[in-house]
Amino acid sequence: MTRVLVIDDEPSILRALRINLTARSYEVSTASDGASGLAAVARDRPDVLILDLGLPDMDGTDVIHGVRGWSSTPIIVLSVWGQENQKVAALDAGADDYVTKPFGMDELLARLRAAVRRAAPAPDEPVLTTPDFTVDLAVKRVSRTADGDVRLTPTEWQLLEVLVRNRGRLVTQRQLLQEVWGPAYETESNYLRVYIAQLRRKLEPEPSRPRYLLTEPGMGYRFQA
Amino acid sequence: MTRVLVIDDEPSILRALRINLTARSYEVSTASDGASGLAAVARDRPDVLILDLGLPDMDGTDVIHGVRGWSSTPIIVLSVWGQENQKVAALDAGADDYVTKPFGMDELLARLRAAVRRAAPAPDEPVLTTPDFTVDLAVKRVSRTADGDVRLTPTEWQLLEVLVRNRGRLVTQRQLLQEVWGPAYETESNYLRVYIAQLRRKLEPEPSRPRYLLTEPGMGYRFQA
DNA sequence: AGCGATCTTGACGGATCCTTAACGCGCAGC
DNA sequence: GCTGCGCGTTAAGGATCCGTCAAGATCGCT
Repeated sequence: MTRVLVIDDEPSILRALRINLTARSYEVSTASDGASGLAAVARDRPDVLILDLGLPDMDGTDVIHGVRGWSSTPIIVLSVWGQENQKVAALDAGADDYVTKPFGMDELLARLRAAVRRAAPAPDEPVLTTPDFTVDLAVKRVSRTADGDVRLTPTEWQLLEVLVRNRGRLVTQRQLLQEVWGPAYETESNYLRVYIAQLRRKLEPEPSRPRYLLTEPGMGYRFQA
Repeated sequence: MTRVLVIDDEPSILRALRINLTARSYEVSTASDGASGLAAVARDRPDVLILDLGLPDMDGTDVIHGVRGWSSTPIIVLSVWGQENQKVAALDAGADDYVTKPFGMDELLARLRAAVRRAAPAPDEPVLTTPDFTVDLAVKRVSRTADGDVRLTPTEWQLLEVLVRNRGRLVTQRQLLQEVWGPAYETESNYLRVYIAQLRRKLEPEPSRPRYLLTEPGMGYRFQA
């Protein structure tokens, strides 16, 4: 049975979705703000996520980022009509689809089916361990085995997250810039050089001789596991 | 570069999309009815498909079915506002997203990025193994079974990629030059000689007596599996 | 308003890579 | 044997890319 998590602060919408989804034999759980929503995602591991952007406690794109850091669960965003740039921001943050309120229930259900259908069956392992340090994507924490926890800035963390999620694979500069800074920064390869250096300084046992954060000249970077 | 195929019968939309997509460095091809659209999908193998449902010759859902029969290329559907059941039908037929006209270009571009981002990795055989080395196209890595990984420059990698994708087949010099260096370099067969030699030096057990990267005099090269 | 942390931006030396030209070799035609 | 052509090989320059540093600019918090 497909499990759906709905994150919305309006009781009426929550109720309507619960009724309709349950009737189609989905398994529904709910949360009414961003923080408890993120906790619920980590706890329940739903197959698909319906997220209202108008949450009281945090910005919607931050919720998306929080999920996308370690999970590829499909995310369908709900929001009021007309916020074009908000729409773009949500999709670029990693949302899979965007439905404007008021919405037709049939359309939402169809988009739900489409999202579940194409969902990647890859259940990512949210924690990675090397001889020198450990990265936990779900909790957003990295600690070196020798000394204790390592403090990363938000940008550093995002960059590391993308590389670790694609561990072993070569990640293009374009892709890194796009996922961390946004599609408008595709050519600012300067940023990459600066932040890769900072990550190496904080993680590598020998920053000048990188063992994990490898650079492939002219192409991009690779996290070697 | 991401290749987009637009199937639409309205010249104005075709033109607007072509301009905007080209400006974002997408590679755009177009078709103006369903039949030629399906042919174009089979021929061009686009990375993503933008499909108008109001085509003159056939029903939109039939086009979707025609594509989904053999390809999982993401499909973004365009249509006029208000046809709720059509929307549901298109999504259930296998479309990935649905945008109503008139649409904001920024939104469409964002949905395009989202569709490409979550696209399933190519169903091609992404890894090729020979007695002497292994080429993994998905991860962009090649390693010799005797010694460890081999470092390839961007150009070397591109060239090898084209040859491996067409393994067993003869690839024309023209085609190689065009795919690696661009259409303006079709006559610079010098480059090929230089880079084929470099690949042989890095991959062949006996670079002077090639076993995998074969020369077809006067024609081109062939990767022998 | 002030302060610290973080992000952006520019500049530089050094490493890497691409381009280009030259030369040798084998082969076919004259 | 001579010549022209295509291919393999090599090496040198010039362009590009990368790592590094540090000085503003910006942000968040008190």
